[in-house]
Amino acid sequence: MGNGSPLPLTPRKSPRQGRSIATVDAIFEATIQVLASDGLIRLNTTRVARRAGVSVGTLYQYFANKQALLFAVLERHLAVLAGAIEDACGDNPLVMVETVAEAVVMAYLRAQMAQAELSPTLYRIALELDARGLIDLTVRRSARAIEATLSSAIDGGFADPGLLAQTLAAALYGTVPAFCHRVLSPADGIEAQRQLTIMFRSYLLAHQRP
Amino acid sequence: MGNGSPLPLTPRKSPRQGRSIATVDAIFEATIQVLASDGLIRLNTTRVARRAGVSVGTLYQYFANKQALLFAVLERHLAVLAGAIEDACGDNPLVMVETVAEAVVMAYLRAQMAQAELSPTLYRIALELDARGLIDLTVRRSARAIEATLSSAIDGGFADPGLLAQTLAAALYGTVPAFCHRVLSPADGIEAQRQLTIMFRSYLLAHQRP
Amino acid sequence: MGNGSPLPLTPRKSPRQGRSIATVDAIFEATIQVLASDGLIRLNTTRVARRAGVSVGTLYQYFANKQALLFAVLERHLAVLAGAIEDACGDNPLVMVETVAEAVVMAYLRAQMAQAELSPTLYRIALELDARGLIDLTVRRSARAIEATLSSAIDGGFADPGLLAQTLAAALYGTVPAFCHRVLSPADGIEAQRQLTIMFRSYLLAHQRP
Amino acid sequence: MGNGSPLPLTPRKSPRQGRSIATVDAIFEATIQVLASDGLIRLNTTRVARRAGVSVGTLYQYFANKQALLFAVLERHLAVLAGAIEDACGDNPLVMVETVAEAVVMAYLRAQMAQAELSPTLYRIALELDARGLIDLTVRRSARAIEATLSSAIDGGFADPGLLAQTLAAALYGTVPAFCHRVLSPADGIEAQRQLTIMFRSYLLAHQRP
DNA sequence: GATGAATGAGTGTTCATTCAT
DNA sequence: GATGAATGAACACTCATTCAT
Repeated sequence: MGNGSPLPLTPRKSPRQGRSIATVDAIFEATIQVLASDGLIRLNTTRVARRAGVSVGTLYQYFANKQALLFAVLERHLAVLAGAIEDACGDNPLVMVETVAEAVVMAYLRAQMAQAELSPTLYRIALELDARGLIDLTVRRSARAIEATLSSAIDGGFADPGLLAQTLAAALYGTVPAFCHRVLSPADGIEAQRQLTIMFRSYLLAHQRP
Repeated sequence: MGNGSPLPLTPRKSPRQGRSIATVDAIFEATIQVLASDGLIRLNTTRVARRAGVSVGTLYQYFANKQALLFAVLERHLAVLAGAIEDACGDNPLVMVETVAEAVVMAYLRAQMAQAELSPTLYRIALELDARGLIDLTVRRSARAIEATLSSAIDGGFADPGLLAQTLAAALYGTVPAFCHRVLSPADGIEAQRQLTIMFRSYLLAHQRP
Repeated sequence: MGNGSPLPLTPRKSPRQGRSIATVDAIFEATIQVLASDGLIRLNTTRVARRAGVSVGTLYQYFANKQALLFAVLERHLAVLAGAIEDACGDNPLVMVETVAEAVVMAYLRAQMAQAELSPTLYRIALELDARGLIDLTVRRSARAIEATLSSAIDGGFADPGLLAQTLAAALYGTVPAFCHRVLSPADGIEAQRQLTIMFRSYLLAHQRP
Repeated sequence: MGNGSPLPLTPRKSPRQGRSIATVDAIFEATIQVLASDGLIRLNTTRVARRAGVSVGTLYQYFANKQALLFAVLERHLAVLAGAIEDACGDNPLVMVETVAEAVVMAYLRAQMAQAELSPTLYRIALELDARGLIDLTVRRSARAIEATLSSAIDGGFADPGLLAQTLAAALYGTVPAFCHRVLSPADGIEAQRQLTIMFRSYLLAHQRP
């Protein structure tokens, strides 16, 4: 791989033309498929290109290197998660604090489960690429959404909603994947969701009381 | 790397003689140093051996694989964490539930911080090696210790202390590393510890009330 | 080497384009040269590639393994031998039994001598790769050709031409290389050929008489 | 391996003392066992030493090289073969030419079959070590024995018994192993023996007639 | 004499990346 | 723009051999 040097994080060309967009999408899709079926270790640019039905050369026309490709995939995944949380928060303005926790946990879990196969691999990519910056950005983005909801909660009155939101977001992005690894049966998944909801709700209430 | 096949998880020979023990220790230490200074990607057996002041051959005399070596390092790290939690729990029998959360979080965080540099890398190793089994074992081991403490708590009376312990352990092993990534200043670390403690304590109390 | 697993016996891609064909040929030629000049033990993929004027990577683009490469060379050699025998048999339908032996021996010997330098090494490859199957196939192929000629011989009348053909083919592929080792001067070669011819002819006549 | 340099062909010390002899024998036996069970490729000095119940160091006390060890094993095997032929020839002075062929073929085949498992491997060793000299010596030794018998045959009268003996010996050492590879059922073995005997006998008679 | 820990050169193989066509 | 053949640095791992104990 050879990381360490400055990363070009975005596709080389903004693909405006239809053919380009289709190609880029095919490459994205192929990457995810290879990741799911062969694993990160066996993912290599040739394989991705073949699965995408293009040549390696073409792949390199759109992504400066393997890193950039993986980074882009991670970016997409995190955007989906953050979007899910924002949707959950946006849908419920003026809610009771009681329900915030549940809504957020559910939204995140649902989004994760949708790509359950991929999620651990993506976390590995995040570490491999040292993509803390990207993750931090996403966590902060989610934290902002949560903070807004907390602030507008009917029975809010938190001293420092920002801190709470940060804590929750970090716990979410950190804990849930850990739970995902472990979850096998749907029953376990439901129980996990219940416990996480309880934990988050009681955390919020603890801060609310004073 | 070449994964997929059964892993020999233990050193090839039980190093009884003094020279052997010293060699194995040197290799362990070198692995951690290389991990910290060069990162997992740039870690290769030659480099580890050189840093340990031995030859590659010697390294392979004690570890069947690169995988086995990394696995062993991970094993050690997790053992330290689990030990820290057990100590914290064992030290405080008959405590108030209030203090359990704090003790556990503090113990874990302190142990993690001691190898802060290493921790993210070790989690990556865990994924790379698909060492879920090992992690699960460790989480369960910690859960058992926590459960014991919860059960013997003066003001306990939990319906299902096992479930609580499991949740806490999973959240601990999942969340704290996520926090570690983010923590830079000691001040942040202290704040993180405070919030986690609050979260865990309120989670326990929530279950206790009914 | 690392044998034991299923062998991919054919080049990875069917080299249709001119450049590819040239490359594959160069690799073949280089393998033979290295085999002749350095011996099997010192043959390694790097050396072959260098001698072929290509990079190792290119070599591995056309041959999955070192094994596959050697196997292909052996395949070629055996095909030449079998072809020589078939030609000799096909050229002489309706011959006297007397001349069959001579024709076959001469054809085989000439083909062997053409690659005299290589022949012992190739037999070693055969053992190294456990290519008995391939050799058996070749021997059988030659036996079929000999049998056909024996059956169509004017003064034939053999009870079991198949058995005779098998014996001759086996003796040929087994004995001649043994002779080749020993042969140094052309004079010796001629004498060897004479004696082998006599042996084969008298063997055939012995079966014919009854 | 690194061949090409002058070979020390004999054990370093002439093992006179009982313990030494036992050790050398154990190493010999171990070598053959490893050869049979693991194959030449996986034979390495450590494994041999372990199987022999001694340390590598000890092995190297008696054999200068891996080569020397293998060479010694080959030497033993060939000595057994040559001995068998000499016995067969010596047992039958003043025989009919008719029976010489049969006796020789039978003797050789019997000796080969006794170590059938090993024989192909040994031929590979011969090539690996470039032990033509040793084989030539053995073939000549057998040729001498055969020549003596031919000369003393009642109905002999060969023009050049030496040439005949050479041819037979070469055919024997060359062909029989080739047959051995192919032979599976005892029935096949018997048929092979019959055909070889016929071939050799008719060859001798062909030379006798004029 | 015996031991076995240590050595390190050597080899097969992979794969990100380039560039002539 | 697209192709895919070619590159070659990099790495995991083996094993004959030595030598301090």
